[in-house]
Amino acid sequence: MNHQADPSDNAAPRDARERSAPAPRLLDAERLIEERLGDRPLDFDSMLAVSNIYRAATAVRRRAEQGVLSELGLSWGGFTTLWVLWVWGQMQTADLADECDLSKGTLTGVVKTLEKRGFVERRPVEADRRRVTVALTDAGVATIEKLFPRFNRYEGQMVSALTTAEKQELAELLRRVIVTAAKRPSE
Amino acid sequence: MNHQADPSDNAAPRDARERSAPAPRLLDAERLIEERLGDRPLDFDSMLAVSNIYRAATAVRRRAEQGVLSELGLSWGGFTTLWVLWVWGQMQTADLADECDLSKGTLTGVVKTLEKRGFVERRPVEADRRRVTVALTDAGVATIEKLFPRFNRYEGQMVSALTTAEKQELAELLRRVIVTAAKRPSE
DNA sequence: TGCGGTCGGTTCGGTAGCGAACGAATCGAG
DNA sequence: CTCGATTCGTTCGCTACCGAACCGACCGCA
Repeated sequence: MNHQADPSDNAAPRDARERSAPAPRLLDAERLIEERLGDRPLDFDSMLAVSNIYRAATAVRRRAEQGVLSELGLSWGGFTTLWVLWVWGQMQTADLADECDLSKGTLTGVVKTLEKRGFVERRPVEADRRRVTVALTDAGVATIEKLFPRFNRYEGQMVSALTTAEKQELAELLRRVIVTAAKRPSE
Repeated sequence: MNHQADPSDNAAPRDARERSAPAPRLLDAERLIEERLGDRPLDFDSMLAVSNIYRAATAVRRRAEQGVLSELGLSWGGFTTLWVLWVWGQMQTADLADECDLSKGTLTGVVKTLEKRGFVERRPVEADRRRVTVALTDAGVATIEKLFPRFNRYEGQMVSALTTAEKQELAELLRRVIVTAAKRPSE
């Protein structure tokens, strides 16, 4: 036998799904998962924490790209890149990729489109001709200086359901997750 | 004048960047941002919370795709889709997309590759020939039943730096962010 | 001075992801 | 019935993103 519900006995959970608020729904899910796995011990706390991290990130990113960023045609990655260059000054590709949390290959593409839009420029390094530094153009500086305060306001809206202490708590908890997840897979 | 550092006065922050741990680095960034924006009020708490959400999500996703999921050639979205189908039973495309937090168009592609791997199948709905339901195959059921406990263990590792209470706190704070961010842009 | 190893950036092949446009199927007002 | 409006899934064009392969440039050792 397998565990797939046929159309008829599928009706029950589907109705529950469509009606109820997030919290109850997840309790339903927990019950259903336990049914399917039987006795094996599961870690629902970790599951919820991880899946909410991912859900929150995509929600936050979507809102940014459809709101503040859309007018300038910037992606999340593009904005991050501008922001990093603005804060830290010109950087060479590898460091920039690292700082933006992107692979080198991806960064090449992002920089290419930012170049097309006139926000950044590539500068050859005379001392080492393998290297290239990326820097904001004047237009890029003007753009990020105009954009960042708006973006920051938007960030405020995204976490407006939290008190200041809660924002700090959230950031700290996530920081610990980041450290764990970014560690070498040395286990 | 613009704010770009030239290569020489760029040396100082760059060195700081390369040396120090995450927390101090961000304090440096705060100082630099304030320099660039002058008197305008900024919301660093929100900024840190939001950017950590995003960083944590990509870190967590990368680890999953390079670890547990890589052996089966599943992406995060592919795994999520299998999981949802397993828990809730067969669903039609739109509901599945909604549940997986993907656009309809994206889901079509994900289902297509899952179909190629033999994990799911499309079933026409006789009552309404526009519709299609997606369901796990037997191979798909076997796969997710094998995979999910491993995935859940991996989730546990990702948040192993947190106590149970902290995991719950994290999930709850994120839940509130999700609700805010997912709301209609009605403002 | 030359040559193998390494290093930095780009390219490439692939999937993921989005919104918009599309086309077939259904529904509904008359 | 019929024809316009709606709904459902797919397709399309685009960017993002990754890892691996690649290539020119640099470096160290002889």
